[in-house]
This record gives sequence, C-alpha cells and structure tokens, in this order.
Amino acid sequence: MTVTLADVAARAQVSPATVSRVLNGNYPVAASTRERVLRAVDELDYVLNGPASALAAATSDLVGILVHDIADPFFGIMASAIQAEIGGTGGRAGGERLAVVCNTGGLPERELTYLTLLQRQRAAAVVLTGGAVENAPHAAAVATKLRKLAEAGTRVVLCGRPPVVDTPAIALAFDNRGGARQLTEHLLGLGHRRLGYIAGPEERTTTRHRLEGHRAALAAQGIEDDPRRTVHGRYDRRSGYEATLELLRRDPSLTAVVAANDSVALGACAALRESGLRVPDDVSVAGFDDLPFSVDAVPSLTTVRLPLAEAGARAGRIAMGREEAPPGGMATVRGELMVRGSSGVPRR
Amino acid sequence: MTVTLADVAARAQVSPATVSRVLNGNYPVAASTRERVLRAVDELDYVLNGPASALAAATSDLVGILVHDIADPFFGIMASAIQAEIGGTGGRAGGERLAVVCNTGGLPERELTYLTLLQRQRAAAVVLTGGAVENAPHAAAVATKLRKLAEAGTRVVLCGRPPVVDTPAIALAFDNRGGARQLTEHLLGLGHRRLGYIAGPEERTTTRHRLEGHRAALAAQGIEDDPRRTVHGRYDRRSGYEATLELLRRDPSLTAVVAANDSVALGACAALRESGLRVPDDVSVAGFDDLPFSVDAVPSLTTVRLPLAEAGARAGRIAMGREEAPPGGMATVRGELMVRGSSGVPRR
DNA sequence: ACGGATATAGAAAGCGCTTGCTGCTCGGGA
DNA sequence: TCCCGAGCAGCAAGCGCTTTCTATATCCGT
Repeated sequence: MTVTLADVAARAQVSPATVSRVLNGNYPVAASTRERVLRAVDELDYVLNGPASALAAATSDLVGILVHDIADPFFGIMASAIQAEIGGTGGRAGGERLAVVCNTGGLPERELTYLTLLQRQRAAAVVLTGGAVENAPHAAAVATKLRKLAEAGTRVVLCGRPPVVDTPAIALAFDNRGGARQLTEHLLGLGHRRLGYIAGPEERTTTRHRLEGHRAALAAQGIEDDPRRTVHGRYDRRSGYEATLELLRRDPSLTAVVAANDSVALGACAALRESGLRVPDDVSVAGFDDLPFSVDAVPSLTTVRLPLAEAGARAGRIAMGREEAPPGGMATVRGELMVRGSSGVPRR
Repeated sequence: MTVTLADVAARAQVSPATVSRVLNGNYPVAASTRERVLRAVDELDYVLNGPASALAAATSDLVGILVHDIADPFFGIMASAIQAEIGGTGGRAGGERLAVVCNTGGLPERELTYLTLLQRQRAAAVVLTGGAVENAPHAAAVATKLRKLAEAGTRVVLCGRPPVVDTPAIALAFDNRGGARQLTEHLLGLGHRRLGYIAGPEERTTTRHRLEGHRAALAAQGIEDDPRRTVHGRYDRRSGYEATLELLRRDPSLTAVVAANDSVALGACAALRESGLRVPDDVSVAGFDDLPFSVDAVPSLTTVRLPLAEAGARAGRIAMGREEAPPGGMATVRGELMVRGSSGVPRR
C-alpha cells in the first residue's frame, strides 16, 4: 500500500541500505547509483517513514518551541524567528527539520505535558520562550525534565527566560530588570512622582523582574514604595484597562502609569481616555516590549524595545548547533528605551 | 541507558505486551496487574518511545496546524483555539496528543515542505488555516499532497480556507466575500462615493474574495470600478500605511479607505493622520477581522468580525473526530459587521 | 462435578529504517 | 604479474513498540 524503502531499493536495483545512505547522504555512494535511487524515489513518490527512521537512528528531526500564548505577538515574533532559523536548515534525512510550536496557554501543567511529549518524540532540540513560573514544585519539575531531555541528547535552549540552575540548558535572558529601571528613571526624570504600576501575573519571573527594576528606580530617587500603587493582572489589554481604573480609584492624582507590557499599556490608555484624562498631558503611560502596534498607537507608546526577533534567531541557531553557546551557558539581552509620545512632563 | 518497555515489564513481572496494553488502555487488564505496571512505570520514570510506538501502531499522536504567519494574531488566535481543542484530549498512548503549529511564512514551498514533513511523521491530522495561494501549479501540488495525506489516514481540515476540489478535506471557509460586501455597503450607505481599497497580496484567495465583495457592493450601487482606487500590498500595518499614501496621491479627494484587514487599516489611519486628515471626519476607514486591538484603536475600528476562535475550535474538534463534518464536507462561517468610530458620514 | 464460556496474560512476528561489518571489485605500486 | 588498499554495496541485526494468536485460569450452568 504505502511505498517503503524496500520498494525503492527494488526499483533502483540496489539494497535498502544503499537507498538509506543516499537519502541520508552520510556515506559514499557512487554518483550513478545515487542518481538511480533518486529517480526511483521520485517515480514512486516515496516519503520516508519518520517514526521508523527515528526509531532506528535514535534521533528525530523534530524541534519543539514552547510559548505561553501563541495569540500574543510577543511570542509570535520570537517563535517565527526561531522557526525560520531552524526550519530552513538541512536535517538528518530528506533535508528538513520539523520546527513546531507548542502553546502552553500559560498553564504550568501543559508546559510539562509538552515537554514530556517532546521527550517522547525524542526531539532534537527544545526552545522554551517567555518567563518561567516561579511556583517551586513546578520549577523543580521543569528543571528535572530539562535535565532528562538533555541527557537523552535533546539540546535545550531558553529564550527570553532566566537560566535554570543545575541544568545544561543554554539561556538567553532578557534584561527585564534593567529595562524597567531605565523606563521608570525616564519618567522620574520628567518629574513624575506619583506613578502607578500594572504588573503581570505573580509567580512569573518576567513580572517580578520588571517590577523590581521599577522599584529600584523609585528607591534610587528616595520615593517610598506604596504597595497600593501596584496592581497585578494578566499580560493583556483588558487587564490593563481594569487595573488602570483601579489605580485611578485608589489615587486619582496619579501622573503616570507604567505597564507590564505594551498590550497592558494600550488598555491603560483606553481606560484613561474614558476617564476623561489625556495622555500624556494628564497622565503619562509607558509599556514594555515595543511590539509592532506600539508605534502606531495614539499617542505612540513610550516603551522598552526588546530584540525579540534577534534573540529568537540566535536561540534557533544555538539549538541547531550552528552558533556557539555563550560563555557560561547564558547571555543577557538588553532592551532599549524608546521615548515616544505617551510620556511627557506632568502638568498637574 | 534509557528505560524501555521491557524494563518496566521486568520490574512489574509481566510481559511487555501487558505493559503496552496498560499504557494504551484498550484491552482488558486486571486491576491488580495494571496497578503493578503503573507503579513500575512511575518508579522507573518511564517515557514511551514515540517513534517506536508510531512505527508499530502505524499512527502517531502528532497533529499539525499550518499557519501563514505566526506573528499575526489572526493566526495566533485560530491556532490557539485549535490547539486547545486538540491538545487536551486523550490520545492513543499516555494520554496526550502533540498539537504543533507550523509557520509557513506565507511561502508556498514551505507549505508543501511542512505537509511532507507531517506526512513523514504519519500525523494523525492536519489543519490548514488562512487563505490558499492561487498559483495553479502550487494549488495542484497542495491538492495532491492533501489527497495523499488523507489516503494515509491523516484527517485533513481547512480552517478559514476555501475547499479544495477533489479532496476529502473538510473545509470551514469564511464568508470573506459577503463580509466585505456588507462593509462596503455600510460605507456607501453613509454616503461615501470615492472609496479607496487596500487589498492583500494577489494570488491569495482571501484577498480576491474580499475584493470581489467590495466590488460587488460598488457595482450594486452603479459605481464604476476605477482600478486606480485599488492598491495591493501585504497584510500588515506598514503596507496599509504606504498604500494609503499612494491612494491619496492618486486621488486626494478620497472619503473612505477600506483595508484588507485590521492591521492594514491601522496603518491607513496612521498615514491619514500624518497627512493631516482626520478619521472619520475627513476620511472613514474600515478594516476586516476585528482583532483584539481594533476596538482599542483611536478611533475604534469599523470592521467585520470573524469568529476566529469559534471556527478554530470547531476545526479542532472535527480534526479529532469529535464533531461531525458539516454536510458536503464544507461549511461557510459568516462574519459580523461591527460599526464603530472610524466610519462616519463624509464631510467633504 | 464437568464442559465450555469468559477473562487475562504471554509468545512472537513484525513495523520500516539505520548501520556495523563483511565482501567484492578495481587500480596502482613493487 | 601480484598484492594491497581504497571505494562501494549488501547482509543482517536490531531500534522499542503493538497486536494477533495462543494458552491458561476461572467461573458458570446444569
């Protein structure tokens, strides 16, 4: 029914071994033989049986990319860059690798499930993107899993995610703390003193680091850190909207809102607008990430640009063994402050 | 080194066959035996070998989701919905299915490559999202590939993509034509007569259908279809920006711009703004898709809402055989006109 | 108490491919 | 002319799992 290696071999009048070698191209085969085999492959429309091949060779050409939320461009952009770097390259057999992205939906258990599934498939590499969950048992479980994967020969790379101790995983971490600090310093420099902060979900490293950066900037200016000026939420627009209303309720005299990311910031802008406040005349707003739509917002968003595509590409190359891992197995990727229309001197 | 089924069997004092049956749960196994096996699995930290299992069973638990651009929320939202519907369900062995998304980057050849890769993996199902490419040879190649996949037992579902003739693929197509027509009718109803249209890439069914709907609305009003009023571009913000400038150059008296999708529409708004025109006072703007950010734009975008998540979920269920295919193997999914702030009565 | 269902476990034959090893052929140096 | 080594191709042994078929208990009705 389905055509197998043996069929191709028969047609090309060679042994299955030879066909395999032609396909994998890692063993000397005479040019004439090769051609004959290739022709047979073509004529029979042969497609390699991946599982069989993976079983025999004890490796597969599958590469997994884990993201928290595939509908969020933050992850989309990284995933796209990673995949571009991986998908194009020649793989073991037949040329291509299967770079696939897995959506955890931010659920810790799904993260583990996908990791197991990829382990089961004997994936060649796994790239984990986005902040890690800080829940201790889960973090430990992930660390164990990563260790197992590495032991089984799967290359593990973390992109935009802090290193995991005691693990051979290569990490490319974003400098969330530094970026956040710079951002808040910018606002403080403009003269703001009453700033609200809309944080992401607790238990996420990204959330914590950005918040720490923000607070560090405040502390450096000797501004007391009123916990009522911080609200936690999700990394989406709606969350920003609601949190802003809450912040305004707590302190109507706020002059600036710093958001966990750009989507949140946009939600914040909407809430301010609907509350009759102008951005930045009445309240300044700042985001994080600098996603494509941020420059288009009205007013355009002051934010911290993260080189998502570059980091993704690099992670992809490392995962493919086409670029050396950074010294110490980890590198920090810095963001760049983008001052735009949504931040200004406080007028009230 | 790695623990295998046989190791588990030895530890549980049963035959490998029994272990396999416990894991797959489709054969009577005494409760006490099952428990013993499960304990051994746990103690040894056994992970099924996917390729071996797939080889022996001649099926895998991999499900592929093809998208054109993973960084575009349009696809992200659909992919997320599809994956949610697939990933959670119990698969053949060990419980879960590996739902993976593959990013074609809009390149026809990558589409084919991924299809081959999935065929090679003996994927259980494949869901193709987004418009098809109309280039004849490529379309034929895709049709052939889909047929082959189906023959090999892979379920094929098209989501937001027109049916492919002569193929067992189930299609859930968006009514792009009808939606576009309604949108333009809305604008015409407001009194607009000089409308520019920013289309997506040519050779994409989505592009053609939306354009046809637009033109049908114009024709119904007896408005001549000036080809200079249409500009083609990509489905992104920048493209909308540039195209709008071009349209304005061709006819500065334009009173409305209809865009291929929301991102393009936002780009159009930016261009208009920079040209000193107000939206909607001077020029109305309309988008398509109703992505999450569209309601947040200033002014909020008049557009056609496509039930991306619902369609994706349904496609996912069909792919899993958990929902019956629509009669005739295809269904049309309608959009809903969302009239918002970016469209108004022409004032000039 | 006996025969035949019924329930459960095992033996073994692959699934389609890779790869270490063996074997043949041919060319060239002595 | 002979021998040796390089270059190529084939043999066959698995890779780790599933599944058919067979074997052994176990249990029921009569």
